[in-house]
Amino acid sequence: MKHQVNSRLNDIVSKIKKMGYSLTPQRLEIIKIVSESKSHPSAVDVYDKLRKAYPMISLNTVYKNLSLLSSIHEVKEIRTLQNSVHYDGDISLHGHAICEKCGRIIDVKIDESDFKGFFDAKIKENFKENYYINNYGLEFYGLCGLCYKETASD
Amino acid sequence: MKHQVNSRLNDIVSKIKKMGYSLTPQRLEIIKIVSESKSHPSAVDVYDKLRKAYPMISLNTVYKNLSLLSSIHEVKEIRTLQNSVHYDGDISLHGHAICEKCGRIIDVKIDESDFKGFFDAKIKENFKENYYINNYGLEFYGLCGLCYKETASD
DNA sequence: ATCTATATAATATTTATTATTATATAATAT
DNA sequence: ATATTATATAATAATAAATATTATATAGAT
Repeated sequence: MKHQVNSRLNDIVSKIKKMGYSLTPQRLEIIKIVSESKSHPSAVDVYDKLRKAYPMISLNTVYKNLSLLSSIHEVKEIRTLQNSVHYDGDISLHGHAICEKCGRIIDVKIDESDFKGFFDAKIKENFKENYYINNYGLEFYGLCGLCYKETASD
Repeated sequence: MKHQVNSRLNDIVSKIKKMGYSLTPQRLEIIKIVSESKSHPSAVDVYDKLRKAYPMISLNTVYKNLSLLSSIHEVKEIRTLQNSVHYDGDISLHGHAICEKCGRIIDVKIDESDFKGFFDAKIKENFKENYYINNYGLEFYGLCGLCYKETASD
């Protein structure tokens, strides 16, 4: 498990270097935080964690780096309600369940056969001309367990 | 075709009335605009169209009404890049292809069998406990035909 | 060691959205 | 019909996320 996380970190780091970006301590720390996090943090969440190691870090730096990681497709942006962006360091095939009340984001399992059977079919079906797909999103909006209970007992 | 659009409009209008909301001229015009539009307009886009008929309309009124329509699930919110919300008056089963460069949103066809075969399976598989799903989202991010060409010729 | 490019920090600005307040309209009761 | 109450809209102000700008610092190349 730990080994998985580390190889993921190494993947990103080597890609950063290969593409000619420099690996500053701040950048490395940001990469660590998002790649190891399971909680789909916002830029401010990342910023708050960073401040422990780098109290002088600028929020702008966080945004810049998260955008960079997003542009090289090593983190995925998730847009929930209340227009704020969350970042997912797990770029493997999966969807998200987003609670419309509390904003909680839960991973939804999708396996390779799903991709072959559904996503791939949709892409082939809908994009015959030169349309280049490099990412997908699958969301289920609703009420999470806790919020569902609350609503039910109103 | 025209008949389809009108029945859609009537559906929304009667739902508005049934739920006890009043049908003001401004509200009716907003409903018309979003239900007849195929271009996934933003709040400001709707506002600009509205001003032809209602020059004194307030942007806040547009936001309030679009939120209302969204809350009763008669329009769907689409979150693209560059953090702005777009509104889709077509609530039938379909996904979106979103161009990461120009922001263009194109409908992606999904049919009932897809829903039964994929969405339903994912819901059953992932949400065994009391998690209430009332909406879904399916997006393909990439480059549209035009932007793809531009990028290719760089 | 100097020069150049890139990254970060501090600050200011923009933009979308929401909140507040006042006015106007609509619905209901008198 | 008029008064009363609730809801909708308009005008304005405020918030908050993200971006732009500028200055400083760091890293890599010459």
